[in-house]
Amino acid sequence: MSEIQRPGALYQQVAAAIREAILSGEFAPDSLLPSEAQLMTRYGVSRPTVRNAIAALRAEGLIDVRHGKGSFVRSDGQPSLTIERRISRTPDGKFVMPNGDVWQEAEEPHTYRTHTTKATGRLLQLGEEEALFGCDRLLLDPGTGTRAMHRTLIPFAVADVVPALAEDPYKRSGALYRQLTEDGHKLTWSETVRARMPLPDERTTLQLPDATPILHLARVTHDSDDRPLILEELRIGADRAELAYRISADKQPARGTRH
Amino acid sequence: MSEIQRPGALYQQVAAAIREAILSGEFAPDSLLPSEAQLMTRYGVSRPTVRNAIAALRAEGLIDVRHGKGSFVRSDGQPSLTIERRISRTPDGKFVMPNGDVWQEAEEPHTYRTHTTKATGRLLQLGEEEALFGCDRLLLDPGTGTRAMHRTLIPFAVADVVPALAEDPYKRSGALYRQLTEDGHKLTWSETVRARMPLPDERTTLQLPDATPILHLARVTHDSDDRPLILEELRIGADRAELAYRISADKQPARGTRH
DNA sequence: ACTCATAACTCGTTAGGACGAGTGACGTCA
DNA sequence: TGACGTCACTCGTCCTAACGAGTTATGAGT
Repeated sequence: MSEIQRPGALYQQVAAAIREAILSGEFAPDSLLPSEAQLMTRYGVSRPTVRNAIAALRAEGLIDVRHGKGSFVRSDGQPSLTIERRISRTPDGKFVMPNGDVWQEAEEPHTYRTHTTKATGRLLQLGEEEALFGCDRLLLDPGTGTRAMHRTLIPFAVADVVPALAEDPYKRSGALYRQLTEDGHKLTWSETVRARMPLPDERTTLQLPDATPILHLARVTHDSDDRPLILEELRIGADRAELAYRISADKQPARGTRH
Repeated sequence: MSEIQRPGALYQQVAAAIREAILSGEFAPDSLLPSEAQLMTRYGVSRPTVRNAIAALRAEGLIDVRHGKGSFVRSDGQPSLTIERRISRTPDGKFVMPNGDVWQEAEEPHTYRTHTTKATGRLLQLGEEEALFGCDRLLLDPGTGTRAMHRTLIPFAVADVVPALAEDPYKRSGALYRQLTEDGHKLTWSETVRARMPLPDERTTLQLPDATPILHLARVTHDSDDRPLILEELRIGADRAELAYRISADKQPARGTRH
C-alpha cells in the first residue's frame, strides 16, 4: 500500500508511481505488472482510476496490455532495421538501392490514376488536381517481419515529356532510375522526413502496437534542371525501423529554408 | 440519431462514425465537434462510451480537446519548420549550419559529465560506462515558437587526443566543426532518424499537444579515419518540424546495413 | 454603460457495478 | 496417457451516478 500524494489527479499520481517503478528498474522490461485488481488494493483506488493510469502509460508507449494476460513493460529495444537512405552505383553505373534487395512485395502492386493533393502538388511543383500515375506497394522485410507502405506518383505531364517514364510508370524505383540515367538524365534526390500517428488502416496494415508513430518519407527525384520527375512515399512503423543518412558538406552557401 | 452497427465495440463504432465525418469534411478543421452530451443522444450511448470514442480519436491525433470548451478537429497543417540536415561551407571554408542561425538558446546551456549508455556507446564505438562531456541546450525558433532539445556528447578519450575538443567541449556545433577543420581534420557525418512518443518531461519541455511523436536525431561526426568524435542528439516535436535531406548517389557499391 | 456575480454550459475525475471475452491451469473422464 | 471441459484469472466494454473545474453568456446591480 504505497502512499501517493503529489500532483494533480489521482490517476496521474498512480501513473507516475508506476512509471517511476518501471524507469527505476523495479519492473524489468518484458515483465508482468500487477493486475488491475492488485493495483486497486495497492493504491487504494477504484478500477476506473487504475485503468486511466494504465491508459496514460499505454499512450506513452511504456507498457503493452494483452487481453486475458496482463500488462507488460515494453522493452525499448533498438529498431531492428536500419534503412539506409542513400543511392549507390556500382562501378559499371548500375543503381543499387541499399536495403533494396531485402524488401519483398507482400502483395501484388496496386496501380491506379489519381490527382495531386495540396501536399503532393507542392512537392512536385504542380497545382492541385493534376493527373498522376500511382502505384502502391506493400513491402515486407522477411528477416525482421517489418512491413512498409510504398507509393510512387508520376505526373502525366512529366511522362508525356520523358519517354522512360511513359513506357512503364509502374516499375520499381531502381529500374526507373536506371532507365532515366540510360536516357541521359542526371538525377538528384531530396527527401523530407516526418512523423505522425498512424490512421487506423495504416495501423492494421503495418501491424503496429499501441502508441507507435510512423515515419513518413517523401523522396523527390529531380532532373538536372531541378524539375521534379517522381514522388515516392514510404511509410513505416517507427518501432522497428530507423533511417540512416550520410550528410554531405558541400561548398555552396546555405539557402534559407523556412517556408 | 445516426444508426451504427458495424464492427466490434460500441465506442469503436462511434469513433469510426466521427472519424468518417471528419475525414469526409462534414466537420471542418478547427471546427467544434458536438459536445459529449450531444454525442450521447445522437448515438444513444452513455458518457463513458462517448469519452472512450473521443479518447481513441485523440490518440490518433485527429482531434484536440480543451477543458470547458469542447473538442476541435485538428488541422493537419504541414510542419511550419523544415530543418535542413545539411552542412555547407562558404567559399572561404567557413561552416554554415542551415537553420543554425534561426535557433536561439531558450536557456543557459547545461554542461555536465556522464557516461555512455548502451545506445550512445554503440554510436560512438565505445563500451558502456565510458566517460563523456555532456552539454544540453534548449533551442527555440522565434519565428514559429518551435522548441528543440539538443545534446552534445564527447568522449573523454577523444578529447584527450584531439586538442580542439579538450579546449572547450561545450562550444556550439558549428564552432566545433570549424575548430576541428582548422586543425586539419577531415570530417564526415552520419545521421540516424527515429520517432517515438515523448516522455512526460519531453512533452512539457517541448510543449507538445496530445498524440504528437518526437523526431529523434543522432548525428555522429567522424574523423577521416572513421573514428567517432562527437555525438549530437536533437529531439523535436513532429507536429511542427520536418527534416530535409539531400541524397547523394555515390559510386561505391552499397554495403550491408542490417544489424 | 459598465461591472461583476451567477448560471449554464463544457470536459475532467472518481466511484461502483455488471457482464463479455481471452488465457491458462487444473482436474476429470475416456 | 491423453483429450477435453471447467474454472479462475486476466483485461475489455458499458452503464449509472456524482462532483470538480474551466469557459462563456446572461443579467442584475451600480
